[in-house]
Amino acid sequence: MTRVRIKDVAERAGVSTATVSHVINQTRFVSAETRQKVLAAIDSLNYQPSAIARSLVTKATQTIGLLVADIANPFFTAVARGVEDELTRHGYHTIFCNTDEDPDRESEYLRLLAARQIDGLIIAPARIHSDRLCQMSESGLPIVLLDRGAVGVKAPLVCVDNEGGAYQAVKFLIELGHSRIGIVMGMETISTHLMRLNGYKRALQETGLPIDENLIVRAKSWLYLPKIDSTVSPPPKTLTNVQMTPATFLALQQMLDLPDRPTAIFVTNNQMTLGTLYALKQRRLHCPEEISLISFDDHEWAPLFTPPITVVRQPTYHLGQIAANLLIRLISGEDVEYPSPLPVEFIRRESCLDMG
Amino acid sequence: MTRVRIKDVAERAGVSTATVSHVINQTRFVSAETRQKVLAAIDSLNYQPSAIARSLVTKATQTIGLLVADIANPFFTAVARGVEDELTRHGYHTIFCNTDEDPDRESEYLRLLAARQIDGLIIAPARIHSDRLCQMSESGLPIVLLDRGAVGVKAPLVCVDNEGGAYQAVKFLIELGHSRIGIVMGMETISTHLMRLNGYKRALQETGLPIDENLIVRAKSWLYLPKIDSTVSPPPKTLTNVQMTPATFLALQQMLDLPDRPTAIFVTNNQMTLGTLYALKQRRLHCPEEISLISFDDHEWAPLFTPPITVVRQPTYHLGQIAANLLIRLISGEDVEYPSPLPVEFIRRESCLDMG
DNA sequence: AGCGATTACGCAACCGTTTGCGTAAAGATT
DNA sequence: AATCTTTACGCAAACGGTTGCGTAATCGCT
Repeated sequence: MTRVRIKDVAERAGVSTATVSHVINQTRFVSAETRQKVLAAIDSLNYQPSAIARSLVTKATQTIGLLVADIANPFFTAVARGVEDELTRHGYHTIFCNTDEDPDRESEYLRLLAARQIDGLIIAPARIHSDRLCQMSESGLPIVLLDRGAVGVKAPLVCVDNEGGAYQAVKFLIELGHSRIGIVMGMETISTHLMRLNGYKRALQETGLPIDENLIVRAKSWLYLPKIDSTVSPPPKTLTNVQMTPATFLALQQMLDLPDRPTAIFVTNNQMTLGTLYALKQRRLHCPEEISLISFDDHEWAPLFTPPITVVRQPTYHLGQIAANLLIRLISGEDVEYPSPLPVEFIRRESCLDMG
Repeated sequence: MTRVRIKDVAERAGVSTATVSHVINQTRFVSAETRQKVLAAIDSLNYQPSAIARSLVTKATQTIGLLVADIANPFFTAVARGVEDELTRHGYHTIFCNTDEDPDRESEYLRLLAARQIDGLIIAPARIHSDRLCQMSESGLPIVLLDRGAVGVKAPLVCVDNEGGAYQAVKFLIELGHSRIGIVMGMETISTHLMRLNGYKRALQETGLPIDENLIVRAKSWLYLPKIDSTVSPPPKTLTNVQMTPATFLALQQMLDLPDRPTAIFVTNNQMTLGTLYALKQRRLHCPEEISLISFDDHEWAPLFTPPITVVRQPTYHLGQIAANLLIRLISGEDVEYPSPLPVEFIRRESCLDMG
């Protein structure tokens, strides 16, 4: 069972391999007659050119790497779908990798992708700094940054207006009459969450409201192991992930158990939202009567909850499309202008109580 | 900016390319001294072997293809995570593809994957029959079938006990005193849903309950365009997908509007469940008081709904791990015994009313 | 010292394409 | 008829590794 090579086709058609190659790639004129013979030979032998051999000489693999933080996060899968659709449309393949927010995994993947000679890279970096990423950028690999920035990397960043979206959400709560507003945020190593925190702070400050550290729950990594305490319980396994760790959940519970707990919470992504809902349920805190909620990220389930959840929706699929498009243009040598953050959409549902 | 080749390393170290290759791959003895020189040269040149060139001669790419029906379906992303983790652990890469249940897309992907000389394939086939898949199977490519069977393909199938899980769920409803039980199922071209329908039917028949076609909602493809009718409304865009199409949603609505509508519904996957919940909400049908619900597939949000939803949980991540493991063993030439369906777990929550 | 065995490595063919250069045949021109 | 163009294609050298075969140098033995 040996592979049929271009040579076999050439022999069968009675021409040289050069000619076969040229009819396949339409890269120089071949008489109609010869072309027919070649095509017939290809067909009868069921010939399939080796992408590997071709890449070796052309130095292009028609493959791009897509590195995201968490394939189980619906935000990223929606983006990935946009990327993939757009890329396939242009004849590119996607190697999909999953870093779990781990810089070491990320670095290792970058190494492997480099070895596979990807034509380009779309990445949501785990950290702001990555030596290997900088190095790949310097070596001239077309890169587009997705959702998150990275210093020292000369590449366009495709993201949404995180700061503005958060501001808008918190402002909305303030206008509803809330003054003790908590935030449940993802890890501070992720620029996105930092931006959302900034938006939160700006909204408070602008209104003259104090910033109370007790109302800020920051995701903690798995390395923090909270001591077990009978008054709190860990989150269910299905709800834990890279951000919503036992330590994070504990911090969340502590905020909810505050004597003067917040009357509203702004949550910075969908995974944190599920954890938060769980904690509320655990404490039988009714939303929105006892506590209001806004989530960054919309999802299929958001309108189906009781109450339907007010959210800041990101154009996920579109984000992916844009990133892919930019990358393709980068690969083909165009120089592209850096995009501005995409607008988000505030979707008002029923999870916020009007205190007025 | 030209790539550094093995030859450069060899020259720098004052040895032949063969020696460099052998120290890299540890494929024959090299004296400690020489090895040090080579290693140093590799390091100082920052050499990275070309996976492409290597593949050309070894005929192995260390890459496997993973073809799923829908990357936006959390079931598949959870499985994909299992596959990916297991595969990376063994030094393999994953090319992730998304067929959208479209046989043409699937076939095209298979062609491309073949051209890229993947070492193996894990696939959830869109249809029972696929000529190209059969052909690839016959050509000796290691394949493992995921979640769904395919005729004419000699490959192990990694799936769960769909029939049994469905049977158990419906049986549970019957024991609660329900006798008009509806089913909302995915497309009949997908073996999984067919098995679940079988389980549903068996449970009814065993108890002497009639099978009423009016209570069976079968997903219809996008090709069916329902006529617009003022009494029904389309599902929201965020809830539509390959299975929950406008036509499907219409059929669902019709069942719910039946004068003698079912008192309980068994839904065959998570995407259909969200659509069903939406329809219930639309009609202000309270669950479980007015209608009970069981869903095949558990999800993070399932326990957070009001009421928390009773489900049949599949070992998704594990499913992926097993598939990957099997494939690796297949690739390394082992002959593996075909696995039996994995057990599912019935998780009782609060979405079913006891009629007794 | 002479010989075979062993140790440590180099030579060069090969993997399956693409592509620059060259050329035979046919047609055009004088 | 001789020469020049043009047309349509073949030759063979890359691409960057791997690996079978061969061999010089060293070692151990009598």
